[in-house]
Amino acid sequence: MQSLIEFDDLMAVRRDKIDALRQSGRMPYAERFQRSHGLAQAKRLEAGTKGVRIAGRVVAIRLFGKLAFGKLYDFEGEMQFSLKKNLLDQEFKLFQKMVDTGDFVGLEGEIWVTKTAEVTLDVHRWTFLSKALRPLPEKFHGLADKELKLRRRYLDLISSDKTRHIFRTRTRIVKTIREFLDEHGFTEIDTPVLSNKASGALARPFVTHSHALDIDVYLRIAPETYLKRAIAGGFDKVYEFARSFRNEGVDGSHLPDFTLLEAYSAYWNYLDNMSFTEKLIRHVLQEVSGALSISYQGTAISFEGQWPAIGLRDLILKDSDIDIDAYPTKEALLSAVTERAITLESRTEINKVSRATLVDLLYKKVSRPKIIDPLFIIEHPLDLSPLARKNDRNPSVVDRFQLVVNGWEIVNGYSELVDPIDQADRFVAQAGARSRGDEETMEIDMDFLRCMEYGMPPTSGWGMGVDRMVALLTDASTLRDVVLFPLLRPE
RNA sequence: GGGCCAUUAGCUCAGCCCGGUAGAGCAGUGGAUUCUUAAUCCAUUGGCCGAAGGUUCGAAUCCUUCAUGGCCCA
Repeated sequence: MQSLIEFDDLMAVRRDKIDALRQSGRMPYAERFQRSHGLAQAKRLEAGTKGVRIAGRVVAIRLFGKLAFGKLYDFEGEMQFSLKKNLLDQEFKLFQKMVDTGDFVGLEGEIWVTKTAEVTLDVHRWTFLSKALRPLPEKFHGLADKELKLRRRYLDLISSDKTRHIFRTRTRIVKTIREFLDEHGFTEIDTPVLSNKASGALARPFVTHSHALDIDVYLRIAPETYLKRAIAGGFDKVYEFARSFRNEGVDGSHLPDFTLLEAYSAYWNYLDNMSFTEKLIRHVLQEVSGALSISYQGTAISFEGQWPAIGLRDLILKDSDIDIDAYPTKEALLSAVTERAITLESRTEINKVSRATLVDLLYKKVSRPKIIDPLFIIEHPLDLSPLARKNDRNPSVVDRFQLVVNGWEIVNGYSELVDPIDQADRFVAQAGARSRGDEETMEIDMDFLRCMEYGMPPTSGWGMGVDRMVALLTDASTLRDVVLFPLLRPE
């Protein structure tokens, strides 16, 4: 039978070994292996411990005439093993001839300590668990090709401690956050990924098609409106680690699918959420990094002390000398921007965007990149936040905050809009802006509005870019480095 | 969208400037070796030089286009 596999020379050598093993009655692919210890555990055993059974991938072999050392790898650690010819005879020769780096083996033996004080398993019996066809990456440099590291992440994991550390840390961060939320009375729920409306954020969605219903459906861009429906339904505090999808630029700081954690608490306002955010992030830092100061790509970032809060207007005034309140129309604001030779970056044509979007673009240009240590930005313009509650004293701004660290928006939260009449007006305003060509707007969601019409408690909600948080805490230079299998063009 | 860089053996990289039979280390294969851990030593196999065109007697090398990835800018 013709094989799908194209065997090059190196693979052919291994295939021939597999054939030889089968012919000698040995199974190159075992069904199971009963381990007595993981590698990290086994390494802590006393010298002289017998009957230790370990398994893993062989990542190094050093053969001497009558003695061999090798290294076994599993996700928790590595451990040296030894084989002695005078003990094993034929089994020693078989190992010598047939085992390649990359193979999985099961070993049984006794713990001893070498002259160089390395805890080692002296193998009394061994068995193939799974034979590798392809050679592992170069043992010293590992995988250096960035593209290969992403496309064949399994190899990157095998050969890079740093990569393993990043993904272990990612899991710890998520677990720490989940435990913190659970301890504070939040309930984890699941909401739909496929839906009829891409709402809850300002972003272009992925569209797909349901054959059964014969309708186009959208991959969610945020779980927000569903989590709020849950609050309306009586959940007191909810959260979701929501894989979300945005059909936009893909680069080091944007992924097409990413993990957005959102949490909602009835009866809180955005100020409650700001202090909760501070507590949560401090807790995560302590648990994961053991300190409140971190170094990110050579930049020191301090999460100590109370994090300052500043209004968006004051922030922009400080950084660009433009008082946005002095320019009530978008034309006036745009000319103020142009006068100062500030070039704004926008997907939509700059003269089509609304005044609020203009403010946002201005902030992103003049202020956001300068922010290193955590800073809360508050008092955002109304039009930018169609789901946020108006401020009682100043109805042109909303009760909203963004936490910015290292120029990244890590958390975005607000007092939720629960007034259905106001919500309806906001949707209409969004639709108007959209019809004028501003793509940074939200679609009308009638069921969400109806839900609000049935009544919703005062609520504050909040979202965190988990991938960014992980990148910060693992000193990863791009978001792709903190996602196991990021989307790339097909090979 | 614009600019720059990379792509050579399974992996890590030289070679490109100045065109003349494609190199090293690791991995593999054969041999030696009972304390190595990037083991060492001897020998040896392995290449459509990202793809397609062009210039040239001759192209990994010079030119053009394309592909993939990266970095920077707007």
